[in-house]
Amino acid sequence: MTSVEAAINELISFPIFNQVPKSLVLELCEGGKIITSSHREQLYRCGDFASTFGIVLSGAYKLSKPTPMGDDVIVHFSTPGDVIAAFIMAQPNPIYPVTATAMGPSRFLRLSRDIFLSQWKKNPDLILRIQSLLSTRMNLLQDHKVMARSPLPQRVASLLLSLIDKNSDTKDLTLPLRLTRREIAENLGSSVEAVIRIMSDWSKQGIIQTNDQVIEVLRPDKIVDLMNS
Amino acid sequence: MTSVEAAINELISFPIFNQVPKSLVLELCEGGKIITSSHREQLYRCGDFASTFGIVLSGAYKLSKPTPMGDDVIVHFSTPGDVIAAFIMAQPNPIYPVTATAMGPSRFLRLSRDIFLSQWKKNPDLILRIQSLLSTRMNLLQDHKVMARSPLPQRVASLLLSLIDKNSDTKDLTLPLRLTRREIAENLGSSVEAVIRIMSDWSKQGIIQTNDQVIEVLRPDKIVDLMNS
DNA sequence: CGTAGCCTTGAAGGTGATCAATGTTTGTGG
DNA sequence: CCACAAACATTGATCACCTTCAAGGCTACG
Repeated sequence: MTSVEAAINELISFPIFNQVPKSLVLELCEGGKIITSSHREQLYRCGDFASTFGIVLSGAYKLSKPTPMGDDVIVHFSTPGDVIAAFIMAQPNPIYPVTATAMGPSRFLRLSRDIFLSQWKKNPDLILRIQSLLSTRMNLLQDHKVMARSPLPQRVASLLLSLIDKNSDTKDLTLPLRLTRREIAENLGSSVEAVIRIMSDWSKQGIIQTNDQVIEVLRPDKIVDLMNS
Repeated sequence: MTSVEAAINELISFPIFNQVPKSLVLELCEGGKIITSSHREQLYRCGDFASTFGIVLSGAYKLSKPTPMGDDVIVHFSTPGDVIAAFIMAQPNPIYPVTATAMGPSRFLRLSRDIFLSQWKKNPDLILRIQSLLSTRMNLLQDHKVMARSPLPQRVASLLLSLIDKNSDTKDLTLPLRLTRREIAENLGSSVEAVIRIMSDWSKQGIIQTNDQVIEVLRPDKIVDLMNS
């Protein structure tokens, strides 16, 4: 059994392959290889030549860019079903615009650029689906920009909500990934200490709860209030 | 002569139609109408149903989103050749994600969603070109996020440089649009006063020069220095 | 001639960055 | 199995940058 066949049931459950027949999915993912990443392992490095792209199967990857100074800024959290680097495959000489790093043990279906150019590219419907994912990601970036003037607590609240929404299980208000305070700070463009002070406060008030870096929202109403005040 | 025929020579000079035969361009833009906007006139309003999209012919449009409070945040400056709202045309029930407002007198080729669904959508190469524009825009947003921790002067410097680059005339370091201090502030997520203080300083030092809201960079080296310090 | 939008300057005050020190957990190698 | 390093979490103190508020000048336009 090939890698792709092993993952086919996961693949067809993702929006990008929604309603796509299994046979076509197998064609599109021909030669694909399942990569298992351990915590903090790098999948792609910003600036490298982009010869492969792929789909997150399980776990999560953070997409980050280094700043002129040493530290990193996280631009996106990629969870299962997310496509990584597909946007740039059509470029003549593609370079990864971000570094992708595993957050906890994760799995990724890696596909070659060749298969994109020969199979994916000729399918307009598929490209539009990728565009839709890209569009979602751009909306998140835009929303982030809109919040730029808001004080930090509102921005943290906004981030937590945006990560919960992905999960769409309305009952369970647990973030679907392990998230350190540092990563929150790196995503919001602030300092770890400031994030800690805010979230400690919320913990004391019983608004949120953290267990082994997994954050659970106990009082979503309070979070929404905080975001809009 | 139809609107489209009047603009055909402008259209084929834009990257999106680079190497595309005139006849195909005419087909793709069938039924298009040239809209002339005056200063501060709204082209699209955030939240409205999206029945048309189009291409900026001349002048410029700012794309903004209202914040929970009254004020707006500018997410992008669209200059000639830029496509507006094409990204969302393929969605089943598209809504404009931003408001588009003319900055000074501008012209826009407006195309119906129908022509997108019937003509554009079936052309994979064209969709990939749109994706490339979208990708450029996302990179700008990501770069903005990377600068989030930098002090304001560096962010202003970064904005000026990113707007100059578009123009690619290496000799002429004049921004290709009229830009108020307020708009700079609204784009960077800061206050007008802070932007003014920084730019007044630069003017006094002879680094930049403003004439009727058109900004010229006299000492690009200094700006680059400021950005990386 | 009055209004609207933009630019400018000053003063006061707060949010959050930075620095420093310490505790906690996890993973690694002897 | 223990020692040690590395990554993460926490708390306090200081201070700079930038926001906010207030007031006034300038130009364009009906």
